[in-house]
Amino acid sequence: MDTATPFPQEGTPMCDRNTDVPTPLESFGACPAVTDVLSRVGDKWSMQVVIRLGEGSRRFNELRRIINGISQRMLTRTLRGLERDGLVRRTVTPSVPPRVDYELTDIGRSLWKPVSELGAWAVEHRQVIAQARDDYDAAAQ
Amino acid sequence: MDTATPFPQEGTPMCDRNTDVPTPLESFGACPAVTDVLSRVGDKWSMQVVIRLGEGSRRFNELRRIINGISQRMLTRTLRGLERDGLVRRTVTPSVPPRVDYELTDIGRSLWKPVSELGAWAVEHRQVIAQARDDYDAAAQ
DNA sequence: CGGGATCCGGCTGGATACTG
DNA sequence: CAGTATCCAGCCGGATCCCG
Repeated sequence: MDTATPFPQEGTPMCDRNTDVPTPLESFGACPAVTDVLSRVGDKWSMQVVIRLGEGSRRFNELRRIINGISQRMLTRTLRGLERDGLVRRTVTPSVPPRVDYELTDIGRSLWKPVSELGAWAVEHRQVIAQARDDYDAAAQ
Repeated sequence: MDTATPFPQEGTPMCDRNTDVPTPLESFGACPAVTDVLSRVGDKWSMQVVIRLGEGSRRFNELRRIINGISQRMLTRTLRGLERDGLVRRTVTPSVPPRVDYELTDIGRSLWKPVSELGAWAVEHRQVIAQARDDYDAAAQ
């Protein structure tokens, strides 16, 4: 029950809002929670941060160097957002200069798995997708 | 090798750009493909559409009713985007009134698995996340 | 070192009206 | 039924400067 549970366990309510939707219980597509998690992990940087922190605890500028392309501001905002949702723990060491470490919480680590599988899917299919995209654009001129 | 491959197979290049990044081969976090796939599936509606089409072929207004909250314009744009990337196949039956069916392609179905697992994760952890969010906001006033 | 404050352009997505 | 066209607000994210 741990390796592949495409749908939530019994007893877990599918959705707490939008109960007026004629949603078959076989799906959670209409559940706002799906949209909510995408707002968190689906922005430009969160997923990369989660993947990186899945490798181990990291300092701020360490993440900044590794992620490559992320601005200071966006790294701060992304980490704050993940911290707010309880996915990342922020540890401040009041030294001079200050030291701040970030690491995944238990929930954050549980997110790492589906997120990394989505990342793996992206890597595996990127050429085919790029090709399909080119074909589509070429057909439409 | 089919059930859980968190990382790409050997022989599959991790990344074709950003080769100057000191990326350990154990991770694909810095790969632009990860960002690319998030731009596709990470928008407001694509994931829900993919989940819904995973249940079977659907007509336009059928999807519109089921997804609940999506506008006509956004459903069109979302479906076009997925079609452009080769994830969705669009079949037009030139009748009066016209009939258009949408279904996942093979790649689209392969996406369904990681996407639905992410959706399941969202449903399973939404209360904990909402609680953490409230705590964070309360602590910050 | 690890941020916060400010400014700003561009894209996302909603509302509405119209069409074959 | 299945779109297209237009307008527009809001947020996302980059650049820059400052700070303890």
